Amino acid sequence: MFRVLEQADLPSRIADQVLQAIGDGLLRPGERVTEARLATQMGTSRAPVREALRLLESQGLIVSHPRRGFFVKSYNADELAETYDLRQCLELHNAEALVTRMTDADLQRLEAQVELLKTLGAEGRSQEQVVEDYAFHRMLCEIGGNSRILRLFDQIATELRSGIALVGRIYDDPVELARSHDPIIEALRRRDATRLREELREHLRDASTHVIDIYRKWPGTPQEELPGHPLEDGPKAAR
Amino acid sequence: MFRVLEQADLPSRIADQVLQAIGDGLLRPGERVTEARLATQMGTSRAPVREALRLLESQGLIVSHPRRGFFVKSYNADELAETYDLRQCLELHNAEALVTRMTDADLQRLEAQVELLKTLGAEGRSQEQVVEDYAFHRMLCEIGGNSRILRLFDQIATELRSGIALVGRIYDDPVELARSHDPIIEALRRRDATRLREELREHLRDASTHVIDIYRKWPGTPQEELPGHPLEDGPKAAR
DNA sequence: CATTTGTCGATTGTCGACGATTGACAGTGC
DNA sequence: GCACTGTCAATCGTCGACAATCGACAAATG
Repeated sequence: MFRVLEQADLPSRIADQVLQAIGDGLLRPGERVTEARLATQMGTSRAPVREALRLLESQGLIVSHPRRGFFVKSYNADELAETYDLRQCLELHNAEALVTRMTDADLQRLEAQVELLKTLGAEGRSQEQVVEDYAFHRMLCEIGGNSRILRLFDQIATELRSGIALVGRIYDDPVELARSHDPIIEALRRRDATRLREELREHLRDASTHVIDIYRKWPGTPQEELPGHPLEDGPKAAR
Repeated sequence: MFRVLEQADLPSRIADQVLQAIGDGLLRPGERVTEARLATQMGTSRAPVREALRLLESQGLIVSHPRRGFFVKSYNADELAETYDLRQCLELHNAEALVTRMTDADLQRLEAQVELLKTLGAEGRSQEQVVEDYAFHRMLCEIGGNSRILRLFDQIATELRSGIALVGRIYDDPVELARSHDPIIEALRRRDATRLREELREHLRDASTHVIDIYRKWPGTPQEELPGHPLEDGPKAAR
């Protein structure tokens, strides 16, 4: 029996392209994205491009000003902090369901994942480490069992990763990052929800303050508008 | 100073119409929504209709199967439970920031809102009570200060309200519902975050179990919208 | 009679085009 | 020189049209 191999539809593929372009820094925050140009680049008409951009907009990676066009979302440090806050909200809540639903097999997979993090850290492959770090936390959400929360986590992860792509290297010490997951594993082994929450809280607090600090120091994103547009607000009488 | 009165763009207006149609029960869960029909009803072309439906899809009220079309999202009890779980996640997390950021004026507004709930309950206007109930919880999120969480709450509220619209009457006793907010207010007065979390947890647990119970009993939306073909408009002209 | 195949109607995905609106720029008057 | 105004290019929002695809139904096949 042959499965209908789901070839992604056009808008999704375009969205992936844009996503990758953002991740690779080809499209910088605040930069304008014109439908027509993207359409010709993709070799399609504007219709699917529009859908792709709207999709990304719903995921928070693109913003659109009515009758002005689409722009790559630029985060300031405050917005980033809010997103991290939401992430913490989800993960801490998830911790409760996690300890009750987690099987021994799950635990083993999680342990293996942390080992992977350590290996990548030791080898200095921090780019991949970031990806696998998110994969670890995604596992936690997955085991938690609320598919809705999982979907939201995915969305947030995409945003944060795109935000992080800007600052390049994220953590000073990849080995330290990997090791910071140990207490989480330990709490999981004991199936101690309270402990787990505490460890996660600390873990996420460290990560967020770190990234946000870099973001504040790096003034690369506050106001960067090229195509001769006061992007922030059209209303000229903004006083 | 004249404000640029934001006349909503076409897709948003169409989305509102669809939203209202769902809320009024004109569009039932699982029902198909064809672009062309909606377009002619709205007197527009299919393009803005498509955008509107995609918008609603991103908000979870519409689902689309590629090359099959759009359908009104039908919840089963499990999905509803997941959404309530997420809502609890947000509100409990928000409680922490809430007690530290809330001003006395905020508290007064909240108290007034509960009074309104009681009035509406006593007069049996439960439809409006539901709206004002959400407004109360929205205030909590607003005061909490995380705009991202607030946006998410709005989205969830829309979904839940549309899901609730199905079951019609929600609470057996509107007066009891209004009164169930008193402990929350009390915890807020004391600015006791722990207590507030506990009260909110109980409050939300009651609400969710209640609604979900009704949902389970009411087989109005049994299971999967079937792929087959809910083509009901069919004056089937056999040839 | 059960199963497969072919055809048809209905609907979506995509396209190119047109009008409308925005911001930029030059010209005018003071 | 500065503010205002009219024009212009760029781009978005919307439209109607076409081909591709899906489900339903009937005919064909064993």
